[in-house]
Amino acid sequence: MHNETWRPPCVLLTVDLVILTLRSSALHVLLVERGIDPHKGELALPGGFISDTGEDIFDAACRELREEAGLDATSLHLEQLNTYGRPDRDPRGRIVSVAYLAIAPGLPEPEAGTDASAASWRPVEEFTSGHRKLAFDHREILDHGLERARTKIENTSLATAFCDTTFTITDLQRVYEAVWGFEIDPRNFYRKVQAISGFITPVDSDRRTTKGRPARLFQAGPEHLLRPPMLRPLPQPRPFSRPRSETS
Amino acid sequence: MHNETWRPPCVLLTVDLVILTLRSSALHVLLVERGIDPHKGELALPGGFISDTGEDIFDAACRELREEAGLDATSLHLEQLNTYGRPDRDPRGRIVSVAYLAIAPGLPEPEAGTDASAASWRPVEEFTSGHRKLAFDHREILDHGLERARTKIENTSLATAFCDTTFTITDLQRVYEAVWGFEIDPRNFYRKVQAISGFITPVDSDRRTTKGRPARLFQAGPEHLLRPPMLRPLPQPRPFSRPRSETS
DNA sequence: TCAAAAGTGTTGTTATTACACCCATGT
DNA sequence: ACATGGGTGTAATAACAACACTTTTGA
Repeated sequence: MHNETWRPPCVLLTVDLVILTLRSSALHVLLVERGIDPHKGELALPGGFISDTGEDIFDAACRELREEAGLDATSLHLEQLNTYGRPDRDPRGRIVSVAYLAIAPGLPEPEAGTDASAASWRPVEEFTSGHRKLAFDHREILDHGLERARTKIENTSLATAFCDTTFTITDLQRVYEAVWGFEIDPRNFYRKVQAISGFITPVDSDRRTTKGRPARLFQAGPEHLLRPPMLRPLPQPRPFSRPRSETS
Repeated sequence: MHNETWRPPCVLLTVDLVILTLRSSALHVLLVERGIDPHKGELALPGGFISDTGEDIFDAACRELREEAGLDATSLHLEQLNTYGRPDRDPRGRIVSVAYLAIAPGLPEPEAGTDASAASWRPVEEFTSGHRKLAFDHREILDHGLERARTKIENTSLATAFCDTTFTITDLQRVYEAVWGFEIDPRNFYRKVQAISGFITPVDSDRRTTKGRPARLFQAGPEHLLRPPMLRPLPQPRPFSRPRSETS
């Protein structure tokens, strides 16, 4: 195939992060405004080049998560997404990017006057509705991350990664509604989610009170795979969301 | 973060392929015996370095599929798996590998006296049962590919990629049994698979006859997502397979 | 006492399982 | 005719969707 003097080409490797969270019941993604020239001034996913000291790719994702987002990788969900390597995806040259999906609980403030100053939470709806652009192929990466989240909360306990250590069932419902983009009957959700063995476990005799009747608190259960799964209706039988109140 | 004289490090990029097929109702993976020195003589996944002419990663996977396996990428399923970049995964240096999962219909002969001479189909059971090793971290990559296949045939029509353009329902059942590793009731499978809208469509008045009653032929339907999905029982309620015949 | 959110009951429908049983072909 | 796989019936159970209704709090 190759003669013996042939040397394989090398590429530059970056890590890009799709960091999702819930802010006031809406799905948000952490984006940075680019300060340097390729796509300067545009919004982009946080990320950067892998370190030259033989750093593992996952470790690089953790480092970027800390440096660019001010988040601690040990306390949140982080999984690899796809790898993007179209030759023309970056004008600087052949840059291949390994994308990661991170899920953070809602409350952590976006950033402080720290390293991560350029980062801010943006509603994903701004980008999925088409009218706002992202640098490079980051729109495609974001779409893949969103699709991954949508399908993974069906079959795994990933939705609890959006919640604090204790949460109410309604908190969890807000996660499903934000990620899927439509509303769910709270009464059926309430029982369905509890019927899935190992999904959530109650925190005994502890309740959160806001308005109305205080709600039971739960925490993530031991099971990762949900059986039966939380199946969402596909946009075939019911393309639009129904109004939340049907109290006739 | 970095001073302006800093230049990002570059890595060598390879593509590795997990190519699965069914041979006499058993799941097989295509492996090559390494002819050169890192892990020389050991079994490895087919793959190779990305071309230096600005080749897209997916195109590189197609090329390796042709060169090392003698398979045509346009006629089979090919999707990206994870990317593996542990610094010590290859003794030659920093080599990052993008893994792909390919699914091929059963019948194509493994190889001829072509480029792909070193490749041969091996039962996956040899490797999942622990007693046989693979070069590099290819055992881990294979496991990821198998797990991806196991879960994807639950929710998508991926199982039809193991079949020829027309197939019987029993053919399809063999796929599920081989990938999942346990047997399924043929009568319930028969109806369940037909009840999933868009999964398979009948080829009118055409039948395949081997032994027993001739079977109806089907082809892959238009739908990619299976609703309801083909859920397999987890190893919780029924850890072992039941005998195929319960004809009391 | 009233609004609001939590939580329970009920009913009809669909999906799943575990089988018994019949059908159509080659030998 | 009989073995062999293809295909149908059925009944019990589980999951699901829709929606009425009760409970518990704050204001």
